[in-house]
Amino acid sequence: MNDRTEVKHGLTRDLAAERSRREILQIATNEFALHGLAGARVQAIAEQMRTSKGMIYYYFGNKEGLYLAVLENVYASIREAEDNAHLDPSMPADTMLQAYIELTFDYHDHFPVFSRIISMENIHNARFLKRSAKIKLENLPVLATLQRIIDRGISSKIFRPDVSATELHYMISALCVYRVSNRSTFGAIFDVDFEDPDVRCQQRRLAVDAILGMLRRDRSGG
Amino acid sequence: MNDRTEVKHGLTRDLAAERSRREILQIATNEFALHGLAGARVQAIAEQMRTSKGMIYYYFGNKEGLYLAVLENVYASIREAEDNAHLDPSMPADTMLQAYIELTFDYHDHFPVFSRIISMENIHNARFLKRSAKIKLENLPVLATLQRIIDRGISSKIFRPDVSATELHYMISALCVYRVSNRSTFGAIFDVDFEDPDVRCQQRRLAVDAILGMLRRDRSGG
DNA sequence: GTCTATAATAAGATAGAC
DNA sequence: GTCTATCTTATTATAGAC
Repeated sequence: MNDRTEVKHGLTRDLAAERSRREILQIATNEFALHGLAGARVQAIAEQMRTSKGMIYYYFGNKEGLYLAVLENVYASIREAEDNAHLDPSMPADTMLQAYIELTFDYHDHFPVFSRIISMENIHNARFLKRSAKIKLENLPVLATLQRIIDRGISSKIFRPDVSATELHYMISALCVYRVSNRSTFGAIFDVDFEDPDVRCQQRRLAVDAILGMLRRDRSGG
Repeated sequence: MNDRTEVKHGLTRDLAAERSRREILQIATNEFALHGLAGARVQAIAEQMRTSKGMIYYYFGNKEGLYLAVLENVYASIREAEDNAHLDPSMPADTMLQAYIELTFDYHDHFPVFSRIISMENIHNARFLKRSAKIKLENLPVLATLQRIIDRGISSKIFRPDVSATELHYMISALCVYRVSNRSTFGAIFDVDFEDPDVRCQQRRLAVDAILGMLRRDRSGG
């Protein structure tokens, strides 16, 4: 049908063009986060920017190409935030982990768009994500970071030894992502204002307590 | 524009009609769970059943009316499952809570459609849910159940006293819903098979450990 | 590289027979 | 209450000028 799905990434693309491309990506991210892949309107994206609809097709081929670019961009930005997190290696393992959890919590709290795009991608059974080797590679380093923390905790006998880095990452993600991706329904049913600083602070504390409570070795019961 | 949005709920509607209506609802639930509100096709729903597209409009007015009916139906069914959970009031609070968490975990594990529909509704900022007083009313009893467990745990001095029923419900939901709603992306990136019984079992155990660990009063640290 | 106009099509919704 | 055929609109995508 259409063999221009692949975007021309010319080496001579100038700054104005690059800026145009970034502007489209920025606005498209919002549009997709608000309405989903099917619900997003290419027209609506064009209307929010200086350039016209034709440009979107020029740069990204089609709507799905644009969506994939948005997805990759969004994953790249969370990776960037993680790189900027400098965890002091002299801290005890539980303090380090607490810092890591709070950092993750704050990231999702500040960039709700991320969680929404991920929600969308899950509705599509990760069809687009699977197409991108880039995303997978970018995400793996998180596990190494967590593994270091776990190892320290195990050797200092404060963490139980049977929780893997992947499992830990899964638990932290659950507690940090859910409150962003599902805040509208939960908030509406139970009258909780997730923007309220007190609510946010308590949820942050509970996330830390739950993860540390799960990992702690010395249970009074057993 | 169109004042037939409200569906005629005639008192004389016979069984065949009721069955028709249920069939539409069933198939529509799947279609919306798979493709979202905008992505779902009324046509596709009609093709999967005996009756035709006209019937959908006859019973539900329009696509959004159908979606709202699906949403209410889905919330009603989780409520039903909770009603069928008979928690033995003679158990200690932590055992009771563990049973409750496992029940919730298993429910979401068995009916992934529920989590997906909720995800969709969050993409729409709970616009449809807010329209339904029914859903809100049906959900509130959960809090009473949890409050009873918390009270028992506090009076027997095994739970900390500063976690509300709403907060507890929020934490349990996060750990049970996330693994269903976000399994595609997490699974694809970190090569985790959420259908694997061992994985499922470990995640279930970790959810219980995290919630109980969070609530436990007697911290070795403080 | 950017715009305007338009083609092609898909999808929600309805009309009207039975 | 149910079916077939059709209307209408909105949206993706493209063609072609500058």
